[in-house]
Amino acid sequence: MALAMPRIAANSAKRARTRARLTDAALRLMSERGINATSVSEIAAEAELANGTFYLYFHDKAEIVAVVCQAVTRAMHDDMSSTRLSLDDGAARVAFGTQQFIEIAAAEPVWGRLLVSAFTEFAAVKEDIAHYMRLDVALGIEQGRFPEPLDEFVIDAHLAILRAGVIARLDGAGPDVSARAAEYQLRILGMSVAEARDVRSAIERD
Amino acid sequence: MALAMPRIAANSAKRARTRARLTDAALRLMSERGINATSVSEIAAEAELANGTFYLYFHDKAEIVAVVCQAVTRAMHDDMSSTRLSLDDGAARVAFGTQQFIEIAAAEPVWGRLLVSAFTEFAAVKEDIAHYMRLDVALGIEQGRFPEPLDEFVIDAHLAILRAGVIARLDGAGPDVSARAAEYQLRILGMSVAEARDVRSAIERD
Amino acid sequence: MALAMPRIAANSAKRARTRARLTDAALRLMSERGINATSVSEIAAEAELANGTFYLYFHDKAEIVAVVCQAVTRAMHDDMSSTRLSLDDGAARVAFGTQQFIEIAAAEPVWGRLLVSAFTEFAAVKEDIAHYMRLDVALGIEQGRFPEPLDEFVIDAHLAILRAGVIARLDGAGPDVSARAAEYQLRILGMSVAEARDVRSAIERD
Amino acid sequence: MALAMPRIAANSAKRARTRARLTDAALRLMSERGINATSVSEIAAEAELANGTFYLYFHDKAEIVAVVCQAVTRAMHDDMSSTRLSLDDGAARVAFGTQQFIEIAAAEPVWGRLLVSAFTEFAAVKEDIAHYMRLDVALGIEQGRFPEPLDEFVIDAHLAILRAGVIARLDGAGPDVSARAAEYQLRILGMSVAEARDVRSAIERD
DNA sequence: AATGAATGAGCATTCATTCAT
DNA sequence: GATGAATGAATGCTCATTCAT
Repeated sequence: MALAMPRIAANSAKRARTRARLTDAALRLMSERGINATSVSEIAAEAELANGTFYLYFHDKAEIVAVVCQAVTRAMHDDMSSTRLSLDDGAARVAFGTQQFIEIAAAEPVWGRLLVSAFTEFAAVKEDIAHYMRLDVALGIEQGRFPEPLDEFVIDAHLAILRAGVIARLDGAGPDVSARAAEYQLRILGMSVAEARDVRSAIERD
Repeated sequence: MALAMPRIAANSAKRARTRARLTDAALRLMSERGINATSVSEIAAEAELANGTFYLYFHDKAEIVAVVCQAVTRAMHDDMSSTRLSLDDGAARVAFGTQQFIEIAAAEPVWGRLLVSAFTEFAAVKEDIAHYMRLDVALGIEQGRFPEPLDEFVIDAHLAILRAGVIARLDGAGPDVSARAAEYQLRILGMSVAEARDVRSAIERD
Repeated sequence: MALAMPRIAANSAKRARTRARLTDAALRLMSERGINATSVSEIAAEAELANGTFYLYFHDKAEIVAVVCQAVTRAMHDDMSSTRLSLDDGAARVAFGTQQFIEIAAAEPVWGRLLVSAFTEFAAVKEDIAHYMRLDVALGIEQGRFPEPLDEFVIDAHLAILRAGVIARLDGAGPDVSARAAEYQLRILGMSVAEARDVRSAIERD
Repeated sequence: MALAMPRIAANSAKRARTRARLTDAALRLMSERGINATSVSEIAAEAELANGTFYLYFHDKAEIVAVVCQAVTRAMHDDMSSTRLSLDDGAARVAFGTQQFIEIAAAEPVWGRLLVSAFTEFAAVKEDIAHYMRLDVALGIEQGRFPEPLDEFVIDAHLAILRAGVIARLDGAGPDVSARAAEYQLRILGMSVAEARDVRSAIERD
């Protein structure tokens, strides 16, 4: 037992490392060439593993796509959440979340490109981002910052603006795009141009 | 000559019929599975034609994609343009265009789904729609209806809202979605909630 | 009957004309792109005829190839034969035949290219040319101009030199190539360098 | 390590075996039907492998053609070169090279037929053989054995004779053909019938 | 646990040939 | 006689997935 434990631990640690090699490789490749244009063999090769090893860690090509997308969305949320949660104002949270999301995507284009790819084809990614958006918008509504009740289409519209912002930014647009995306969302939620600008410019970025 | 006419007519009518069978099949399939996920063989099979017959009518897979997308966008524009052009107010045009677009897409889900697919996978369609949007927004700006100058990201945001509206509507959301999408666009352009509602509700649909 | 006769004649004349359109088209196309790279549809199109019309005149693609090749070899022989037959010396005939063949091929590259293509793939063409070569060589042997008896391989060697000459000429080599090819053949037949040169330079070209 | 070795060896041995199955199949088929008339699927089927397996071993159809042709030309050169290089006389080298080449092609008709096909359809093979021919002819000229300077058409003529010899031999002609081909080449180079016979008959075959 | 050889269905495209009109 | 629409097998090539080792 005393011997077995470390071995198991070592094995599972190794498993985790190998798995990470695969997801890293997939992330790199898929962000460069797009999800569909990346083959399982290429992922395995990039991870310096054999072709068949892939299927010891993932059931499917679809599975690694899901895993990688989830990992990226989680990483992006981790990058943002402490500051975002320190904001009391729902409107500020909405603006901050969007602006930061777009800026992180621009700073880590690998993440950004993958998410843009995944947005259309993998509902889970969209849903994961929508989840946080809903919380922030709901908070703002509760605080009386936005005049209309929460509904699903307003979230769809927010996701659409977010996605458009990421695409524009990856396409070479300047950082004003993320500020504009954030203000557009606040306007959609019912704020005037002036209010939206004030909320957004009150946010200090790190 | 009296004999030749009907033959030529019959042949060219047959050609047109077969071509239509192919474009119809392509439209149906591409709207269901997406443009890239539809193969030439599937199109031929759906049209109950042999594989090679496809290439008697289209040079390329790309050609039928272009033809089908153009046909659908033209059909949608035809459905809308006379009324849209009769509107003098740029803001009304923006709202009308978006609302109608989404409602037509909902009434002809095959068109709608194709366009959603084309948006991502076939840039020309996006650009075609963007073109009309730019005209209407520019008109509104010129008329002093919108406070900010025209720029590309505001068009991106409009397209994003339009697309989100179509998707939501095809997903089962009610007709209020198209009204909301139109109002959101007006808010993005700087109108207040009340102004946006007034512009939008002033529009009579046929 | 009096009426039928001319009609049949007219028809068969028309048939011949249409057939000629097809063989001309085939000749043009096959000499440009090679035999295998020319499709039946292309031939029909070049002849301004419908696809299926081709099969009213030829059983096969192979058949038109044979017909065209035969026509070209016959045309080349026609271009040469009167002068060639006026030469009494077998050695002169051999040299003249080869030199003229290569020069005609250079002057009518369409013919030349087709024959080079056909040489390898269509035994009949080779045999047709070999036939005349055999006659001339046999005559020279009979006249005591060549020391060795006729055999098949000496004819193969002559054809090989002829073909090499045509290829070189079509490839841009100058007219000395045809003179050299003729002299090489005479040397193969046993003549000395000086004799071969004398025979060959005695020939006056038109 | 002691365990890994056999596995690696076994795997690479298996790889080599499969690759050999493919090249053997390609050689057999291409020699029978010609290079261009042999499809990748036919090669795979002849090797009793799946279609796609081919592409695990060769990037391209062109690659296996190159590999097979190179292998055969190298094998032929290996069969000849030691003896050929031991000959000091350029004329003897020319004659020996050609005679041996034809005899090996006759002894290994699969090689012979492939080379005949490659001559027409795969220029590199022709050039490879021409290279050695040029060396030998140049040597003979330098030694004063041949009266005329080296030029490209004389090499073309040599290749043509060589090819004709291989074809005749594969077609059932006797071994005298290779001797005759060699003598014809020497005659082309300017030697008299007697000199050519002497040079050629001085060569002892292994 | 890992390997990597092998599979086979799939893709876009071409073309000789047939046949109803 | 002529048409041209239609066929379907074939080609080179890719790739997700399986499995013996």
